[in-house]
Amino acid sequence: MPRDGRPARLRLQQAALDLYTERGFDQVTTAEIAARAGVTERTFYRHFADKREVLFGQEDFLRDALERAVAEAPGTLGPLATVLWAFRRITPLLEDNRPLSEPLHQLTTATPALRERELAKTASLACTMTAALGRRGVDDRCASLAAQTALAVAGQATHLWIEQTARPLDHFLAQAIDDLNSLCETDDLPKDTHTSA
Amino acid sequence: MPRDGRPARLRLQQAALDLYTERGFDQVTTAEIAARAGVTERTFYRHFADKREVLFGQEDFLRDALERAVAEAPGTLGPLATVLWAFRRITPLLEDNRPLSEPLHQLTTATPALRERELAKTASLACTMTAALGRRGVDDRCASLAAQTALAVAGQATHLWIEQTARPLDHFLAQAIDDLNSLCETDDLPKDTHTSA
DNA sequence: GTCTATACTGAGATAGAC
DNA sequence: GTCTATCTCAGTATAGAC
Repeated sequence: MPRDGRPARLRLQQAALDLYTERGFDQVTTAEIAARAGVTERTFYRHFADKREVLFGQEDFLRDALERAVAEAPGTLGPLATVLWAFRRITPLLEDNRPLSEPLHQLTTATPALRERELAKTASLACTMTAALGRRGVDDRCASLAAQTALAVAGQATHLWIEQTARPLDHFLAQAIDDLNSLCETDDLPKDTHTSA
Repeated sequence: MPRDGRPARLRLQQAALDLYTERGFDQVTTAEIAARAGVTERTFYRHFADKREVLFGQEDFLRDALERAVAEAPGTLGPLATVLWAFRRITPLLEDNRPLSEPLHQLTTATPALRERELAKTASLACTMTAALGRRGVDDRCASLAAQTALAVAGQATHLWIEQTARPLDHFLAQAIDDLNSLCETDDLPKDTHTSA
């Protein structure tokens, strides 16, 4: 049984990313991934719940960083601004990760099954942000809405950042925040349309 | 092979919802669903791409209604207000659908695989709304952001509406819109942080 | 309508770290 | 001794090819 330097988990992730990229997600079997990583198929499933999960291993890291950043944000900021501040804080991590996230983005946009999993990860991240805002005293409903809105902004920025090579992520983030501002300012949302609960 | 009044597609949907609810999504096979509906397993897969899709058959109907509502919204409304206006317009449809959406909500919250599919459906709906806003002259970036924000608001309202039996959907929708208003008003988002592209 | 590849699961065994 | 990581074997059900 081959046992090179990197742990099996990491070898599996690398093998999966390579094979999926070379041949397409559907044209790769979990057995092949395991073989290339030098382990059995069963070992693949001990590390990852399914064939998709192997691509989303570093998400936990970013989530922890974001959670910490929310806790460290200035107390003067509102809920929405807090999450956006946290996101801007961790852009360096994302910039470092770009070599990985770029091929990953190609895969997820090309494969509906992977897009689904990515959306689930984002939703889970929104829950984490909601809880983190809750710890700052924000009430549940606003926390949830702020987390989702902020993630929509961040997601839009990240999307443009991946597709256009030239500018840094922070540029698109600032741009998306401006977009949100203009939306909220110009939009005449109905107010006091119900008697308060 | 039994051939009662309702078409096979509808019988399959009903059988799936019942069986999933009785025993849990994972404990039901597609063969069982087909058997209860009086068709072969092959027929199941002719109507639905996979085991999850059978639960999301009426989504297309709502999407079309929403798309039409966006087109009919007053031209004075901003992008965000347009989608929210459209959503408020179709609440009667959702109220009628409540007997179905309630057990469906139980299932999707209990089953990660179904939650994933639901998120994918919502994302697809956001794309449709983005395109509909685009047809009204809204630029792509703002349209996408407005669609996603509006769907977050609508999703939050729908969630609370399902969990609390007492009040109509429109109440929670108005409440969520108020929440968004307070978020955008109190939050001091950074402005003009970048030179315009 | 039939056949089949393969994603995924379960129970149990082995081997090394501590 | 326990714990964790890995392998072996055998099976089921989904989903797609023919």
